[in-house]
Amino acid sequence: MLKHSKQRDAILANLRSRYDHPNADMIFANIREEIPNISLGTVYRNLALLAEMGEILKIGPSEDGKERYDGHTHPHSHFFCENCGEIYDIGEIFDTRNLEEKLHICIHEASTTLKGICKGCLHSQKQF
Amino acid sequence: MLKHSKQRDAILANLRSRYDHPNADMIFANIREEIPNISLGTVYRNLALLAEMGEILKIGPSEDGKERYDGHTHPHSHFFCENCGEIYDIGEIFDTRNLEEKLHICIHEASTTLKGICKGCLHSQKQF
DNA sequence: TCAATGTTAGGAATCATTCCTGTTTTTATT
DNA sequence: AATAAAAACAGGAATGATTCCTAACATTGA
Repeated sequence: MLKHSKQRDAILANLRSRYDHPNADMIFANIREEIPNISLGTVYRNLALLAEMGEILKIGPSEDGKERYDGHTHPHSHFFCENCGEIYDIGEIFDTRNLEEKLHICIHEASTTLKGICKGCLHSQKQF
Repeated sequence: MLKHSKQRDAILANLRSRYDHPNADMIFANIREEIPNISLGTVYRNLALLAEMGEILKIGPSEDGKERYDGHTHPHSHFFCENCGEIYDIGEIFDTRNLEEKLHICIHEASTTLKGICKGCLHSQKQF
């Protein structure tokens, strides 16, 4: 069981309260407003610990090469729009249970990353 | 259209001929046996170009933090065994076309990474 | 064959992330 | 609330995969 600390609690609360998919820097910048002397290393360490505990998700690096995090751990996939850069949540798109039985494997973690053009961008005048 | 070079051709041929999921270093080490003076930078540059052209796939970093590549581009997903470290190919596990229509998006790239314990490891005596 | 353009080797630079060290905070126990 | 042990912290240095740079070399099309 993880101990509590002001810093760790703030990081988790921040991720839980938002619905985007920030990277370590973005979280660092936000937490700094409440805890001005928090260090970037602390943010990284706690993101790693929280992900390991299953409290949050690492959703893999975006185009910019930086790891992204998600405070909402129910099973879902992510869609990265290559035009506007937005990351969207989409529901479960396959049946994990079914797959485990069919392949005789045990799945601990499943992450699907889709890349393409989102609805909004498709409806703009631009061609893709 | 990409020009040909001994180095680029060797990298593509190497990836096409193998069925594992090597990282840049592993490819570098192999190609070096044929072309001893190839440089690591050349390997990286060509992997990036080949992936951009759709000739090969980047399948996302493994546990060791290194990007992996796949010379076989038909749509399929990957399963990483957390015990033995093996990466397995598994077929398509969801219907991309269906998803595009349902969500009104255009999908250029889809990659699913599953992590867990493979069949072989599950059948060993160890508990997971 | 030649010029234009693309590609290479080698090494330096980048930069997200991890590691290290001495200090501070939290927690569990009186 | 005092205390000791364990965990967490700040700050900065180190790491290391990947990218960038430049001068030399190779490929292509005419």
